[in-house]
Formats: sequence, structure tokens, C-alpha cells
Amino acid sequence: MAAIRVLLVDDHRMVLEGLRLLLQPLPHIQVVGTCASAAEALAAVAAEAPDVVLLDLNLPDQPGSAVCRQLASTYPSVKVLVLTTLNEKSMVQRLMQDGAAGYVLKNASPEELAEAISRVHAGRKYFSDEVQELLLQPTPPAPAVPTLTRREKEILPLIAQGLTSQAIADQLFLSALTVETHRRNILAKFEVNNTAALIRLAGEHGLL
Amino acid sequence: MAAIRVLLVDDHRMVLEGLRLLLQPLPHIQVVGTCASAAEALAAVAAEAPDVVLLDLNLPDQPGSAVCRQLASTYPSVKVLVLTTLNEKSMVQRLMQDGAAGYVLKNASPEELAEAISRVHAGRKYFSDEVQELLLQPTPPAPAVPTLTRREKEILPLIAQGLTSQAIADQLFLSALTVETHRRNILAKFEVNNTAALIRLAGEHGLL
DNA sequence: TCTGACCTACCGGAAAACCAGTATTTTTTC
DNA sequence: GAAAAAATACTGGTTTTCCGGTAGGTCAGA
Repeated sequence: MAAIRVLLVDDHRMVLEGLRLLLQPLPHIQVVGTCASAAEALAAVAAEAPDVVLLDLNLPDQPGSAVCRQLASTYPSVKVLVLTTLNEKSMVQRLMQDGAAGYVLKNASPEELAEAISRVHAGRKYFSDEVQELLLQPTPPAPAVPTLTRREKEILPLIAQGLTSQAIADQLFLSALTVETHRRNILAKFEVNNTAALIRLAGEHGLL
Repeated sequence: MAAIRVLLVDDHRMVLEGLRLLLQPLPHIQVVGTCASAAEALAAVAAEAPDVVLLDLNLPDQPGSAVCRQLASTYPSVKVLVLTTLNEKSMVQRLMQDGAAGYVLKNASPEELAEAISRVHAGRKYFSDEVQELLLQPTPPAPAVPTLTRREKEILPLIAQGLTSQAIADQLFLSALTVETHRRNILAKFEVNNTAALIRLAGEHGLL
């Protein structure tokens, strides 16, 4: 049986080197390259056609989820094994939609990592125990990030900057009344009734 | 010359194993233990008396800066080499105050890491190039987190929750007018003139 | 003991935000 | 090409915040 060809993607060189050394003694696994950015990774996949990509989510140039999606759509035969520290449920589910074949935490043991690589190469899914537990937990009331329209996305940060409706209107060449309407709609979507709570929530959801 | 005894502290087991393998071939360095939490690290330092502690900042139980401070005060002969991904100036300076002997980024090369270990063991400081550049940059206008009084610290989060001055007053058994005064003082301290900007800034400074 | 910081509380007025509707036009989407 | 969604704008009214100034009481440190 030919060795599984693995590509390593992580923005920390030390982690890359460490992983490489860790996988080196395993006869059924062959590391075909290491990348530190999304761009590098995409190029390397094209050049090396690995079986499995070990993908860290924190890359400097693109969010890992985007890389995952691109790889999955362009190279369906390449299995993406996400390797990260985040273990939020929403993130896991999102990545599965993006075509990831598995999800291993960075504090997993080397044995677990090897197991995960074999599993996804065999066409199966792999989740570390912690992640599985997370998926089994009944969905908490679903925080649900409101979907904002283009205009609303534009206005929200301006509100956060402390601009008044009039100032925003001037800047966007709108009537202040229009801005007030958008403002009300945004408040409604976030289910709050004043700016303070809105900005806090928006901040928590990374919308600023 | 005896080998430098190094203790590795990082919450990701893979990073630990990777580092261990990375340092293994170096004859002048001996890894005497690996720890995944602050508690473990403190115990291990007491037991092993290493020369150098390679310390990651993101530990599950305590902020790395606290560990650094404790180590430096309890075991002055132990050199702490901070190994992390954060490279904010304030963080670097804070850690130096906490007694760190050096600062290496996670995407440093293994050679650089070895060099850093040798340097701090020799009693010198070590900063990776990127960090040095950061330190050389003229201090940007100093963002300056405003100092809030006890009452203000109490009221600010309530504002962020979307409570009106009246509601806050009810909750704290105060006059709404008093709350308004505090509110104005808070706005003044943050140098903003409405709640939206206040909450955004407070959030950025981690005051909520 | 006095000073300064803090907490408390008030007045009056202006500005802004919030609420409940309605309505026209433009853009998107099926 | 019609329906749905979004963007625009308005009326009219209430609530809240913001601003400037004042002021008494407490408490800690010089």
C-alpha cells in the first residue's frame, strides 16, 4: 500500500516542523509539503495533489473556512482535516458544510492525529472526542447572528463610531429620516431597543 | 559543558511534541519536561529546576503573564522565554516587567529558537527581529484606557446591557439623575459624546 | 485639617434616539 | 414579468440622552 500523501498548512513554522517530525516515523504517512498561508496551500495542492491536507484555521491571508471550501470544490478527492484550537459548535458545523472531512484539536495526541489522517483518507469522517461531544449537545437557544442588508452593514459601523443619524445621512447623502429607519430595522433585527445594547451585541458577533 | 535544561509549556500537546522533537537532536539542550497548564508548569519548575522555561501565553488556567511573574519572583535563576503568536507592543513590555528573559514568535525557525534558548541561558535577553522592530516603533499616541471609579465600573456594563439611566438607578437604588451624572463622567473620560462610541471603545478595551 | 477624588443629587434645556405607522421607488430574485 | 426584499422618505409623538452648571456629603491621604 502506498503511503498517504499529506500536506501540512499552519502559519507557525514551529508547528509545521513539529508536525513534520511527528509524522516522519510513521511509514504509512508521507509529508509532501508544508505551507504557511492560504495562497501557498492552494498552490501546493495543485502541484502535489496530496491525499490529505492538514489545515490550521488561523492563516494570515484568508480564513481557513474559505480555503477549505475552495479545496473541497476544486479537488473533491483531497480530504481536508481541520487542525485547530477553536472548538465552537457553529464553527465545526460551518466547516463541515465547507467540505471538511474531519476536525482534530491541537491538543490531540500524535496517535490520535495519525488515526484521524488514516480515517479521512479512507473516506470516513473524523472528529476528536471533544468535538463529538460538542456536536451531541442540544443546540443552545441559537444565538443567531442577524442577517443585515447591504445598507445596514454600512450604517452599523458608523453608528458604532458615534455618528448621529444626521451625520450618517450627510456622509451617505441620505435623508436623516432614512437613516433613522435603517437604524430602527437594525435594532429590531438584533432584538434590542437601544444603541448601547446594539453595539455590544454587534461587537460580540464581530460585526464592527 | 552540561546541557541546558529546558521545560516546555504549551496547552497544545502537538506543539509540545513537535518542540520536543525539534530540540531533541541539539546536544546542548535537554528537554526535562512538558506541561500543558500553568499549574503543571509551576509544579514542574519546582521539581525539575530547569534552566530555561519555554512558555506559551495561552494557557487554560491562568494568563501566561501571571505565570511569568510567579516564576520570575520565586525562581530568579530560571529564565523565561516567551513563545507566542501575539506581538502587540503593550504585551511585550508587560511581559518584560513580569520578568521574561526573551520573546520568540511561533513562526520563528528552529534555529532561531535554539539561538534564543542559548542566549537567555547565558543571561542575555532575546527578542525576535519582528518584536525588536515593534519595540523600536515610536509609541503611537498611547491609546490610554481611562481609569474608571468603582461606581463607573459598575454602571458601564449596565449601560452596555441596554438599560436606561432610570433602570440602572432602580437597580442600584439611586436617583436617575445620579446615574446620568456618572454617565456623563464616563463619556467624558472616554472622550466620546454618545453611548454608541462609548460601548464600542469600552468593548475594545475589554471593559465589558 | 484641608484638599481632592468620589458619590450623590438637582435644574433646565437642546438634541438625539426611539416608536408606530405609511408610502414610493429601486433592486433582487424566482 | 411578477413578487419579494431593500432602500428611500415622511408624519407625529414620546422617551432618553446629552450638555452645562451647581452643590452637599463622605472618605483618604498630605
